Amino acid sequence: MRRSKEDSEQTRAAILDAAERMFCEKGYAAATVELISRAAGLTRGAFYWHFRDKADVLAALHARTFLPQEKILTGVIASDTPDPLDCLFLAAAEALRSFEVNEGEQRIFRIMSDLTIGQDGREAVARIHAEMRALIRTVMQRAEANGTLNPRITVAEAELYITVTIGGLLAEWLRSDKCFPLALSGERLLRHLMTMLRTDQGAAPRARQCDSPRPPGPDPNSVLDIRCARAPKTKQALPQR
Amino acid sequence: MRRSKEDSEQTRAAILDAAERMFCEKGYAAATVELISRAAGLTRGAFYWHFRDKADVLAALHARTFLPQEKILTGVIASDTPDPLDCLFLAAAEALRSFEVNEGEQRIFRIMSDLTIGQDGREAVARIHAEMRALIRTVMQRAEANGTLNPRITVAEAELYITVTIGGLLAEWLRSDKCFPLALSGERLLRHLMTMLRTDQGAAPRARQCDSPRPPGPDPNSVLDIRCARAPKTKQALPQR
DNA sequence: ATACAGACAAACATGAATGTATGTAACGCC
DNA sequence: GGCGTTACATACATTCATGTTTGTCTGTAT
Repeated sequence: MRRSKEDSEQTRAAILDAAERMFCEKGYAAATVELISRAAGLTRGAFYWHFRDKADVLAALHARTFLPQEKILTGVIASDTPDPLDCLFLAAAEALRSFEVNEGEQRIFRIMSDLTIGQDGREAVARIHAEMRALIRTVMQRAEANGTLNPRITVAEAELYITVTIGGLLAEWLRSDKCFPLALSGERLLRHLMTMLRTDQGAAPRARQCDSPRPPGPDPNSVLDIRCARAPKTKQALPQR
Repeated sequence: MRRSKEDSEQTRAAILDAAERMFCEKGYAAATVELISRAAGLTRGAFYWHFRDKADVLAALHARTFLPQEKILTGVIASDTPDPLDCLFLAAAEALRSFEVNEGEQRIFRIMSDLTIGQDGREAVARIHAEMRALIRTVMQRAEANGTLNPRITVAEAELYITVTIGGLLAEWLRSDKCFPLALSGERLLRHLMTMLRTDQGAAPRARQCDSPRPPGPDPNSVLDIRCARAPKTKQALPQR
């Protein structure tokens, strides 16, 4: 039995971990509070001490995973690079690498595509997704203003293509039970995509200077380490009694 | 009250329709038998007359939707065309058009990504998906043997790229609440993909005959101006029963 | 040492979903 | 025009998850 303050935080984290696993395995609706608690080596008493109900853990899970990533991604876009498309490519490749090794991210991705997570949960997911699309769109707008974007491709189109490709990669990788190297294959596909977004492929084969002009400045990868992005506890549902 | 034989089939179909809608809205686990029955304008008695339990309707739903589609797709591949990639492109474009107008397919797609559908349901989905990938792979092997596939791209890679792109398109279209023209945008993206699969884009700009062997009909791009592509949300008005 | 609050476990009450059993009206058949 | 069967509706029993309450042990402050 754990009774000290820090042990309590440990218990809370254990419940979050267990909930993440159970939500991912059984789905949100089918993951019982009893199941989660037992998976954490506890009883429902502990669960209801730390969380108000199942929706509360989901929100906590969401915050624990996405809040740090959001900050990092918005940091990526802040960098004012001369080659926005290449910057986006590097960020996406790094995101794939991170996803490939981080089982927590994988579980959250699965959980958040669950239909049973309820209205507020869905809204939270939609918000995150809209932010990511807005970020990509901003990059594309810069590329357009920059002249690096293929003039025959709309900003909206380019934004869509990137979104579709990355989302499709993650989903297919998980569904296929990780039967291909996500980062490697994804990087190749994305590189092709980026090339297409740059050059005019339709009729006029203009001067190609596609993915060579990377500035020899500080490696953008150094900023992009999303590995092990775990925030300390945030919210606490005060027990009533 | 319906008592004749054909009326019985009609109620069975009504239950299937209702289940499809409820599974899609609430998710599999949260869609109660009571809810489904009431949505069909019936009671649970009718439900348990026609189906053993909830898993049974899911299986029936699965069969009703995928069995016909499988036949069509395998028919597509049966045709021995000199240009497999173009054949695949046409089939994919047709699939996108069908998906865009067929709400049943859309619902099934959502339902089958639900985590709570249970082990056998997931296996069924995996089977379908594996078959589709095998089909695409066959086409790619033909293209490779044919010489139309870019020699710098593996068959497995090409198969993956197509799968990822189509899956990503469908998922993103549904998630974004259909805020872009699926068939049009998808067709453009797929066309780019196919071009990439044909020509050697990496370094050696060999003789490009990429997307030229297209019959001199109307320019496909003329139809495809999606600049500022935002479609009005087509909300459905589902008739009761 | 004692008292109090924090951190849980265990028991309880409630509601909801499930499956089954029973009732019943219409259909098809001779 | 009785009769068995079909196609449901209704009623019931049971299981099961949830949320709450109560009990209990343990750190910690005084």
